[in-house]
Amino acid sequence: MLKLSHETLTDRAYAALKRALTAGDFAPGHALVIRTVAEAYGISPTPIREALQRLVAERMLVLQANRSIVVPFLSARRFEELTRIRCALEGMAAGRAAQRISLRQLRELRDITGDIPDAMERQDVNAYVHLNRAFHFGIYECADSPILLSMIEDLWCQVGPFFTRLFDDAAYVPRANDLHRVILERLAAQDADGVAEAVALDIDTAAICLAPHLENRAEVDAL
Amino acid sequence: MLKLSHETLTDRAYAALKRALTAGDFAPGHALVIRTVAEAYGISPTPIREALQRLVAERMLVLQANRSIVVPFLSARRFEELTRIRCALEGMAAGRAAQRISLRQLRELRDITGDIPDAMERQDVNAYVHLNRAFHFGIYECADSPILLSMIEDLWCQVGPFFTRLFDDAAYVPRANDLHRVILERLAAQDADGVAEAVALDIDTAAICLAPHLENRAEVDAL
DNA sequence: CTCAGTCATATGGTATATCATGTATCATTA
DNA sequence: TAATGATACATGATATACCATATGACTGAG
Repeated sequence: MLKLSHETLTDRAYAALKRALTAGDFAPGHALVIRTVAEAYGISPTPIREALQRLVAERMLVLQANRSIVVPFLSARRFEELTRIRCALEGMAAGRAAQRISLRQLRELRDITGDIPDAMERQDVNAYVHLNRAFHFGIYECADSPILLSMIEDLWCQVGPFFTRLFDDAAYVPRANDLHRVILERLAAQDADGVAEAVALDIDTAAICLAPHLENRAEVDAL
Repeated sequence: MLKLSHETLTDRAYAALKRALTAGDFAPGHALVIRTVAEAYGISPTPIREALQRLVAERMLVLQANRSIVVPFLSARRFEELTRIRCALEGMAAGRAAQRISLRQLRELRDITGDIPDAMERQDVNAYVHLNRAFHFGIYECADSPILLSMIEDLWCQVGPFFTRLFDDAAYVPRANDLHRVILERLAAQDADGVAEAVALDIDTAAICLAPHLENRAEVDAL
C-alpha cells in the first residue's frame, strides 16, 4: 500500500514560493524577509524560514553575507555553466530514454509537440513553457534514473525563472519545435547518441537566444 | 575585503552531523530524532531540525513517510546510478581541469599520490580516504566550474559513508594508485578526453570493489 | 491465546518569545 | 559640511511552549 504523508506548512510554503519564483514573480535582487512572507501567507515564521532555507540549498535563492535571503541574478558565467552541465546530464538522460521508451510514451511526446504550434499562435507563454517542460521531462522520465532526474529538475529550477523570456525571441520558438521533432525521430530510432546530441543542441539553441535577455549585473555573493 | 559571515548553530550542527555521517558513525536505518540529537549537542531542537532538513535535501538522510529521519541504505540500484552519474560529471570536470591545470597544482597532486602508499602500509583508512578525496577534488577544483564542483560534492556525500569499506578489499588500493598515476600523466599531457576516461575508470573500478560490501537490504522509502 | 481498542508516551510540527546582530537615521563635533 | 558615534528599529537566530500525530504497551473481549 502506498503510504500517504501529510503536507506540512513548510512543504506548502516551499511549493508556493517555488512556484512564485519559477513564474518570475520576484525580481532578482529582491530580498525575502521571513516575517513579511510569513504574514503574507498567514502562518508563523518558522515554516517560512525552513522553506527559504530549502530553496537556498537548491540555489533557487541565495544567502548573502548579511544572512538575508535574496533572489539571485543569473550571471552570464553561471548561465553558461548551467547550460554546459544541462547538456551533459539531459543528454545522458535522453540517451538512456532512447533505449527504454515505449511506443505509447513516444505517442504522448508527439502529442505534446503537436500542441506547441497552437500555444505559439495564441502567444500563450505559460502554455508554451508548460508544454516544453512536459516534452523534456517526458523524455527524461523514461531514462529510469531517479537521481539523474532530480538533478535535472534542480538545474531547471535555476534557469526556470528566466525561461519565460525565451518567448521574447520570435525566432526561437519555431526552431525549438523543429529540434523537438528531430529528437522525436531519433528517439523512435532508438539512436541514443543521436538523441543526446539533439537534446544538447536544443538546450544550446535556447541558451543562445536567452543569453542576451539576462541581466548583466554582478551575481549576488553566495555564502 | 572578504566578508566573513558568522557560523550559526544550524551550520555547526550541519557540519558535525555531516562529518559523523561521512565517517559512517551512524548505521544505515538508524533514526535521528531531533530532541535526542539536540540534547547530545547541548542546543535547542530548532537548529538541529534545520540541519537535518538540509541533510535530507542533500539526500545524506531520508525522510520516511512517518516523517522520521533515517540514515539511508544504499541499494545496488542506487549505487549503480550514482556511479554512472559520477563518471559523467567527474569525467567532465577532470577533462576541463586538464585544459586549465597549472604545473604547481600538478605537483601538489603528485605529492598526494606519493603519500598514498605510505597510508596504505600503515593500514590507515582515514588517511587513505582523506588523500583520495584530496586527489580527486584537487583535480576538480581546477575545472573552474563551481556548480559542477558542488554537484560532485553532493554525490560524494551520498557514497561517502560507504567509502571506508573500500579498504576491506586488499586488491583495490594498489590498483587505485596506479590509476591515479595514469590520470596524472594525462593531466600533464592536457589530454582532456583521456583524463575523463581515466577518471571514469577509477570510479568504476572502485565501484566494482565496493559493490559486494553494500548492504543488500531494501532502500528506505523516500518521501 | 489473539485481536482490537485505548491510553500513555515519544516525537515531529508550529507558534511565539527573546536574544543578537545588522542597518539606518540623526545628532554632535571637528 | 563631513565624519563619527549613538540610538532606534528591522530582522535573523535560537529557545521554549504547545499541539497533533504516530508508536507501543496494556487491557479486555472473543
